[in-house]
This record gives sequence, structure tokens and C-alpha cells, in this order.
Amino acid sequence: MPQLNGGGGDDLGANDEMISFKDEGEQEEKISENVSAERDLDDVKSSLVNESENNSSSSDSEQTERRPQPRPDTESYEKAREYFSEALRRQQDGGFFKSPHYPGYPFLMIPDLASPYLSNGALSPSARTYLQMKWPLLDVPSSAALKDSRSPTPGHLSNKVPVVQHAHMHPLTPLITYSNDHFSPTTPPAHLSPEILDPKTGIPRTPHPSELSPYYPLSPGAVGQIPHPLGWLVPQQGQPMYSIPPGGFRHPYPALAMNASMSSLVSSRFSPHVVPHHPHGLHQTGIPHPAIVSPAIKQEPNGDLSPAAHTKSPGPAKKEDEKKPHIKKPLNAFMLYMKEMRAKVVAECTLKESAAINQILGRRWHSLSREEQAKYYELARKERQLHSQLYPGWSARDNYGKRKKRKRDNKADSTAEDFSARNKKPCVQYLPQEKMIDSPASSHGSMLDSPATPSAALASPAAPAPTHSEQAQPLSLTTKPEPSSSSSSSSTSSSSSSTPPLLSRPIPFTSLHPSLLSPPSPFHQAALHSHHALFQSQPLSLVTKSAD
DNA sequence: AAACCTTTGAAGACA
DNA sequence: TGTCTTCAAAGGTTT
Repeated sequence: MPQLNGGGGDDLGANDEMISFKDEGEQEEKISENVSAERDLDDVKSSLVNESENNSSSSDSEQTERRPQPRPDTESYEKAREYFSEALRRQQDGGFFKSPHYPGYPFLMIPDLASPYLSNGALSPSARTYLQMKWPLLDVPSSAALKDSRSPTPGHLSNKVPVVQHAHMHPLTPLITYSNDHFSPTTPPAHLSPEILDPKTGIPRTPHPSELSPYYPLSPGAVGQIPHPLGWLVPQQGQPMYSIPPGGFRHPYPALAMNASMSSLVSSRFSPHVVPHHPHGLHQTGIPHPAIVSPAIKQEPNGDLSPAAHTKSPGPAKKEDEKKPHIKKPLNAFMLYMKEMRAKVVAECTLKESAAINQILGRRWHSLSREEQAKYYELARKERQLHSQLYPGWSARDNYGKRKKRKRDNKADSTAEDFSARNKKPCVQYLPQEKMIDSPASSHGSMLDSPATPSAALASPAAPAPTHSEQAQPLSLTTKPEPSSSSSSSSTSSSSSSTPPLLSRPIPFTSLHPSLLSPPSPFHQAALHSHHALFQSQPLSLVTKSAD
């Protein structure tokens, strides 16, 4: 956890042009927040839940009538979005992560991988297990309090697969990614009309008996009847990671062949309300899915629902092609991890560039323990499973060419100098500290410290004390092996001393701010301080690509 | 505006 | 079978 830096702000700031924290004051403030926030984490979570429950206290029908069903194109939607954005920020201030990239998109309607609720409304053990995997930071309720809030009568909505989430919103993120917007605990948005402000979170809420229960105290019987105001915020079991355009789904839900197993896999807990009424936007079942994204949509994050949005393409064929639904690949374990952790990394430093963030995340990924990674592998496996069941005929091949093909010569033909020149700046700006962490190339390190390899602990938070040898280890900044020579050169350059470092000079392991590598610890801080002088004077001339 | 960058992993293509 | 390529997310940067 973050530690008060005890005057280390200067030290941290010394190299802030590389990986800089925000100004010291903000940094310290953030740390303070986190320190106290962690202490109150449970309170925060319970407050969020309680508040949501309070809002759910009314009967289902009442709720449905009184609270406009959120739609992407309605005012209520905007309000809800702001509301939960605020809630996320508050919770974030309560010790989670901050990110300016996730505005707290409220919609999160996820199909169940398997009907997770027992007849009595309680979460099934498997559902809980999965839920816990998806939400490691949350206490998964033993009772079914997570039913989709907007499913007044889940039963009648069978086979609907509501998956509505922010285009960049990961199902895991709602409670672990947060806007980085400055939040004033004392000034909740006016539209929130808070009845009661939670003293700790400042989140508006109304008193409710269930407050006595920490997290999801809804009685089983109430589950499924009471819309959960945080329904889109609450993880749904089996929720896929597929994003949708902010404007909602506009494309058919192509391959939702609901077989028997599918019917059981995709439960009925979904509401059509969030589905924009678009004549061409939905499958006949009315089921949208975030995995379905058309190129046109991706290019128009504002979500223009007008047909004109699809008429940009010049030729009819191309146009038609663009209209074709694009079922995205299921996210792999690392992608899931990235989505979850990106906001945290972004919050911990001023890094914004995804390329740099991803490098950090790659490091962290390898620093994860086997068990930690296993969670994501399992999650990814389930995602693939769900994906394959949602789209039986889908193949990754279908998406070939969906992206503008990367210039072939980018990898094959580009010279090392090209890469060096191209990547030098980003590395100098953001990566040097990170790059020094452990083995040189992250991708190389991945080979050495494969997810299943305990040696990953080399850079693990559990082993925060970088040895001197580690610090002195020459670190190649090769981020990706060259197609041809990579396999050999990279693997050797990473760990063996036989390969000359691509980095112009060795950089101490601890040059990277610990928070960027792994969860900050006192030891990290101490190490950082002790080695500050080293990286402070590092002339960072980094070669990010192998010269060969 | 679109591609690039960067990461890991899954899957497909190809030799 | 092994290797290579593409794509998945993301958003600042570059072209």
C-alpha cells in the first residue's frame, strides 16, 4: 500500500520527467487518502452497497416507474452515469485506484455464464467463485444481491443477453477503476439529490435497515425483485469483457444460437431498457452484445446512432462491410489484467501513454504470483467459453483484417534504428524507470518468468528487496523481439550476461518507482530513496528494440 | 483521421 | 509441429 513518503517527494520528483508523479502535494494527498481509505475500505464498499440497496428498497414495480430506466440517450442515463462516476470517484478516494480514463460508466449488464442464483435467490457457489475471481477486491455476497437492477422480472426476460458497458469499461473496472477527476467529498453533484451523505464516502444515500449488513445484505427473497441501483456497477457473473460503443449497440446480435446449454449459461437477468431502440441495431432477439462492434462505431465514440453514421464509407461494399458486426475476440488473461490494473497504474503516476502503461503492466503481470495470474487465466478461460457459446461459429479469423493492417514492414523491414528512433522518446519519457525493474525485455522476461514460473517473483512485490545484482543487471529495453532474431537474442539478452545490454547503461532495478512495478510498500519506498541518486542522474538513452 | 506504440495470450495461417 | 501473424484494450503520440 502507498506509504507516506516522509519527504521523499523531492526524490520522487527528481526524475519526474520520466515517470513523474503529479505534484508532490497531490501525491501526498493521494497517499494520505489511500492510507486512510484503505482503513475505511470496507466502509466505503458497504456504503456503496447500502446506498444502492436503499435505492432499491422500493418495490420493483415502483422502482421501475419511479426511476427512469437508464438509456444511453436519456437524461436519466446521464444522471446515472454521473452519479456512478461520482460514486466511483468516491470509492476511489477510499483507497482504490484512480483513472481519468473511466468516467464511471454505469451500464454493466452482463449475462450470466450460468444462472448463478439458486432457487432461493442466493448465489450459487460456482457463481460466487467466479464472481470472486472477477472481483477480487469485493466481498462476494453469499446471497443473491447482485441481480440485475433493471430486470424487474427476470423470468420474462429469458435468453436476453444484456451486456452493456462502456466501450472502455471493463466489467472488473467499476469498482477498481476510477476517474481521476478531482473529487470534492463535500460537493456532490447537484443532480444526485442526496438524501444522506455517507460520512465517509460522501455518497448520497438514504437510511435503510439493510445498512446494518456490510455488503449485499438483501434477503434472498428480495433478490431479483429489487432493482439494484448499482446493477450496472455490480458485477454479474459470467459477464463478458466485450465492450460496446458508448452509444449502445447498433448492430445485430449475430450468432446467438441459444441451445440448451446456452440457455442455462446466459441467464435471464437483463433488461432491454438500456438497449437503444434502433431499428438496425439489434438482433431480432433484441440482444446486444459488447463484443459486437462495428468499425464505424469504433470510429465514432460519441455514439451517433443516426444512420448517417454508417454512410461514411465510400463504396457500398465497404459500407456493407463496415456494417457487418464485429465480434471481438475474447480477452485473454493479460488483457483482463490490464483492464483491471490500468487505471491503477495511471493513477499512480502521470503516465498516460498506453504503450508505457502496458509495459508497466507487463512487468506487473510477471510479478504476479501464480495464484494471482491463475485468477485471470481462469477468467479468460471462462470468457472464451462464454464467447464460444455466444458465437458458436465465430472464429478469430473473422477479425483478421478488421484492424488496419499494420504496415508489414513495421516489424519485418524496419531497421533497428527505426525502432530506436521511434521508441526512444516514449522510453525516455516514461519507461526508463520501469525498464530497469528486472529482466530487460518484458517480453523476454515473459519467457523467463512465465506466468507459471515461480521465478516471476524476481520482480514480485513479495520480493521487494532488489538485490544489488538485480540493480546492476544490464537491462535491455527491447520491448519486443524482432521477428527473426527475437527468439534467440531476446531470450539471451534478458537474463544471461552473454548478450550485451541494449540499454546504453545499466539502470538500477529500483529506479522505477515501486508503485509502477508492484503495489507500493515501505520497502519500495525505502529502496527508492536509497537509490534515488542513481536514477536521478541517469542519462537515459534507451534502445527499445534490439539492434539485431 | 488513422496508424502507431506496447504489453501478453489465444488462435489461425503457413511451412 | 513449430513459427509467425493477427487481434484483443487503451490512449497518447506520430504520421
